[in-house]
Amino acid sequence: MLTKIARACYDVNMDENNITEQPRRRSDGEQTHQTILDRAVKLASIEGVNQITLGRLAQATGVSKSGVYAHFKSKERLQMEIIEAAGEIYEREVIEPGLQAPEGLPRLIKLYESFLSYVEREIFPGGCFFAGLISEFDAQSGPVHEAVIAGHREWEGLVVSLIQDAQQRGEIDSGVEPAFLVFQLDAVKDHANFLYTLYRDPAWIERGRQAISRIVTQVSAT
Amino acid sequence: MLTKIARACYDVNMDENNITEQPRRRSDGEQTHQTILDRAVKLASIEGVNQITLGRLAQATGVSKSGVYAHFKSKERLQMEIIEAAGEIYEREVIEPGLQAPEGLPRLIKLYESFLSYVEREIFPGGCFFAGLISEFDAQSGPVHEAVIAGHREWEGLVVSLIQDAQQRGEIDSGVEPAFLVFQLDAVKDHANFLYTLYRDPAWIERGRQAISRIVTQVSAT
DNA sequence: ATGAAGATAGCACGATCGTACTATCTCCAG
DNA sequence: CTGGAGATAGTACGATCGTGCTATCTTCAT
Repeated sequence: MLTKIARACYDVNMDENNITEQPRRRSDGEQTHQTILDRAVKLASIEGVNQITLGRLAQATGVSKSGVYAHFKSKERLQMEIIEAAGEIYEREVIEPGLQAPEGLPRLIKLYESFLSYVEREIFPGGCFFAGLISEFDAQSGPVHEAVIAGHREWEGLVVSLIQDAQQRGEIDSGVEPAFLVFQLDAVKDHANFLYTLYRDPAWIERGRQAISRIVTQVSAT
Repeated sequence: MLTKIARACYDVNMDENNITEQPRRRSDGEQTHQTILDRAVKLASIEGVNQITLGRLAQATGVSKSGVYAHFKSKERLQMEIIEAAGEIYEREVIEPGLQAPEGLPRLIKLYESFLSYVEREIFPGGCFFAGLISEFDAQSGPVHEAVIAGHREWEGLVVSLIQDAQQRGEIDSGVEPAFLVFQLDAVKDHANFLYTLYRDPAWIERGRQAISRIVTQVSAT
């Protein structure tokens, strides 16, 4: 799902390349590719996608600079793949666990709990990758900006649908405007990520949990 | 006040230079200095402090590269001055207007309204400068990181004192934990800034106002 | 008014950036 | 087992980075 943030980004520059004939990969190459990407994603979450450099990435992985370059035929492609790889991790660590809870309000709650847990476990060493990515590109036009917006809309759409689900089940007051509730919940989750990343103190995650459950209590149907 | 974010940052590297004998500035130099700094602050709010380059700054202001460099004797100094200049703007546009309201709850409310207004009026073209700065340096150790933490602590301290003030006046329920209330309010203000910067839609500021006043209503003494 | 000092431009430096081209190695399908 | 193709290193390119040094204006205190 959130991988679309990268796919959309990718498509922008790869429009008329419909053929998409992949040159088949060799196993050792695939291995190295993933190693580089892993390191790149971690680095990018700390320093930002724009700070990632072919040279430093080569030095960090022990691969030669041209070796790194050969895997991603341009820096733009590298950035895309970093974002895509991060999207897959987000999918696996936040979305999927969230959707495993029973439908309705529990699923909504679990989704936000999954996010807080994912921050607390420091899946990315620099805090939530996408929080950083959006902050980095929110004011810069270009394919990444567009992709970031698409990704955010997708998340918002997901949460809204969960809220409507819970409303139809009578678990959330039907007078609540879903978009406003998303705003409140996202504000808390992002702020908890923000403060945890800054101070590395789990107390901030705990505050996030408190604030989330307080909001949920307020909108719960009587 | 928030200027300390830069001053602290500055002090880290300028410790034993107590003499601080300033070479007196010439008027034309002062003028150019400010022009460059203005442009730099705006650019930095969009692209990030780390993306600011002597060369591009020279090109953007029409001053020669070495001319720019002469004003800030290193790139680190330039970054410090950018942060300091942004701090003065924040002080003028958010803190001062906020503190002009009558003491107690009205002052607290006005402070957050000042922030939302400052975002809405796009004082910085890339959204709240410090929201971006913190996100950029939250996971990177160094003088800027330390300064960012100092600045955040200062803001939090200010808000906590306003809350305690309002509690002593009986305007806010005394059972409310000030630190938790700050968390809730800051979550909303930062999220409103975040979404406004991404979408440039004033509706997000309006949502922020709604969310703030809802929180205030909840904690108001009966 | 004059001279010391700040303001500014020009140029050069080593480092690193992204990108290309070439050569060698190593895997794996036939 | 072999040959074609992917994986990887080496090297070089022009551009730009931050930083110095030098020379020529302007300004302003005396």
